[in-house]
Amino acid sequence: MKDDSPGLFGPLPSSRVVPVLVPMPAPVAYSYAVPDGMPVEPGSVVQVPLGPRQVIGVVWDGPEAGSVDPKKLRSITKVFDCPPLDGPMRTFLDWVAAYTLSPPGYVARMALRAPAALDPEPMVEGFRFSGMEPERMTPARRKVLDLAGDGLSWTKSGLAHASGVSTSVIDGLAAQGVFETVFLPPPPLVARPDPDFAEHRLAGPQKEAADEILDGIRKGGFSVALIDGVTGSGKTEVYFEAIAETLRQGRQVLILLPEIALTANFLERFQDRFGAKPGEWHSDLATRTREKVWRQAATGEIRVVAGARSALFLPFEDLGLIIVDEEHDPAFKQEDRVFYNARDMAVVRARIAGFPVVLVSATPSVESQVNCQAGRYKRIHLPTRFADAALPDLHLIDMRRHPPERGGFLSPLLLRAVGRTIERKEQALLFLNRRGYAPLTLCRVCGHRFQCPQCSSWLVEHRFRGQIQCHQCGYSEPTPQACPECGTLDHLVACGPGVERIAEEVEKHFPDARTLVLSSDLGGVKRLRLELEAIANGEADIVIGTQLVAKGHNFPLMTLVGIVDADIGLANGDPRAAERTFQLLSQVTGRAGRTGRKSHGLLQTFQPMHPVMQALVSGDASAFYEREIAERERAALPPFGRLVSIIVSADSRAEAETHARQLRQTAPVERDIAILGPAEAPLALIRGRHRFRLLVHGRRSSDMQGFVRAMLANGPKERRSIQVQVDVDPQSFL
DNA sequence: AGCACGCCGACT
DNA sequence: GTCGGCGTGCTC
Repeated sequence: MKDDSPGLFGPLPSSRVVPVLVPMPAPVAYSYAVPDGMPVEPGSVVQVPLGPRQVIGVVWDGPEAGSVDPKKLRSITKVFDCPPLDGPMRTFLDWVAAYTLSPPGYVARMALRAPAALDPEPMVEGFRFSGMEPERMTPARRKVLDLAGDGLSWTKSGLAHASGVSTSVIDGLAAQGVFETVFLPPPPLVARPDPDFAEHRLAGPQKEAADEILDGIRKGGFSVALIDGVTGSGKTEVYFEAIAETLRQGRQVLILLPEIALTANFLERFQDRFGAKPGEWHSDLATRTREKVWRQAATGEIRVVAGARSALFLPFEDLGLIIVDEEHDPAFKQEDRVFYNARDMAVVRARIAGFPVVLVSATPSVESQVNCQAGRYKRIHLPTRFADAALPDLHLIDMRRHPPERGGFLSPLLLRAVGRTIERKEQALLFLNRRGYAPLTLCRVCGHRFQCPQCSSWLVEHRFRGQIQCHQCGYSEPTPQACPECGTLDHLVACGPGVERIAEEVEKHFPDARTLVLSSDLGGVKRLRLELEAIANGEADIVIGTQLVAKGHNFPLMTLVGIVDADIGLANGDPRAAERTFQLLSQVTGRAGRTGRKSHGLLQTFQPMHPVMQALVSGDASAFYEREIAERERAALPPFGRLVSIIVSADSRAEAETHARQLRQTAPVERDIAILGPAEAPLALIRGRHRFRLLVHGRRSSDMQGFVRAMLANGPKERRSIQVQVDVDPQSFL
């Protein structure tokens, strides 16, 4: 009988005791006894009893946390047969936990997110030529022995396939003892990428950029480079050279991408260059595959992983380079449980382990711009588009001077441009970052506005589905005919445009054109892929799309991009609003114009003099960035502001004080600490004077956080004051 | 986080 | 009379 309870059958007093991080919000590692003879070292992945269940934990550093009641001590159940997390990895996880003020157990869990991968994959049965000739030789048997006669091991299906015979031939030979059974390590998930498979011949600025980066890689050690250049300037080719060089050094590479950019297209490009696909890591990976990727990254079989932000926590055997593509993308932020920005934490991981990082973006974040100016990051600028790709000419349409006709949202100028484009049998893209038909519905009789009963944001009409939906919480109901307030029938009026409404307007003006709406709420990934393919094949004339057209996909036949409302998002109170708008619109307009034909972008705006609009049409963003940097500095926002932590206690102020004291002692980064009681915290936040990561301490902290958030969301005028992330550049604290 | 224990309201 | 809500406490 197994008994791990303390006491009579508990661990002997002489047993070794080690700290173990368990997946629980405890502030420290727990202590466990090591059964005699169990091979356990810091970093070992183990299974331990925790309360009524068995959980996965990691043996951590340092002496045992002395003050545990020995009666409570329980024993490690088993050690998994996988490589222990190495020292730099443990330092990294500790650092992230301390910086983000997250329980270390949670951070460690992010590195162990592949439960069944912890034991080795089962061996695969294989066959090896035993040296004995079969009694009777047949043509099929001959073919098999021609291949396998050199004594190498084959899997049954592999050998059958390679020699063009059926597996029964192999079975027959095996039965006679011609083959002996051997057990082979499971085949690697992906082939080894070859750094010299199809080397691009780089020239000009690309060559210079690549040389500069290779220089850093050859020197070794930590460094950060930022490659910046417009869409199509060849950034990918440049960082592929960095990857090749790292592979030649025999080290592993991680490419971080926003999830949505992890497309088949990207993987193919990688394969074209390196002759094999990289390992993939993202949220909707099949469990089995996920486990394999985890393990093979840990054992070093996989040399390159391309992954979304969580791939940063994979336990590579010998990581030598991280690429962060689309470095500015907000998708690198995780905003639940452990709050982190994978771009910044990648820099930290590289610093700790001593290898280079390459950040890549056509529209770098303000933080990275500042780091370049400060000399912390090396800026590598790629000035031109190469080959036949030409950026579209961008022009503004001043909506005050060229208003749309009544009830419409497209100005005559834009409509005319669309008309000319489809006459030439080219494609036009209309971009509006708003799903549905109309963002607000109201009753013309009593003025009632349709609001979400759960979170009070406006309900968005989706005419295709006959529903009104809340984009905040997902609530939906069938579109009503009558006003629920005054009961009047057919006097509900849609206010403002969504993509569906733009499609309606387009169809009215161009009834013969083939229009297509691309929106994340219309069908799944599969449908989207088919639609993108159809567009690439010229099966649509006018595409109307939301944000999802901005990323990952190119539209080779597109020669006109119309931005329906370039001002959306400029005035939402987010200090990053202008930066985001600039980045988004740059990206959308960059989707077009790869045909070699002349292409255009038209941006409808009410604020033609706005710095974002000026930066877009002039093609020179430097003035815009200078202004953003100055604004951030003035407002003490990231990357200049000090790190502020607000401690809200769900219990008592005394408890919050204790947390603050601990924080001052243990946090790796100096920060200002404000202590607020449960009553005052929401008020302080609502006044909107601070923008900081909201930290709520105390037992029921998750409830408390929900409460504070709800207060913020419901404060009718002040919802803009919510901001739940610290983006202070960790580099400056290292 | 999970999970158990424990105490009060509406149901077979 | 019980089932089940979530408030509180505990896990080496």
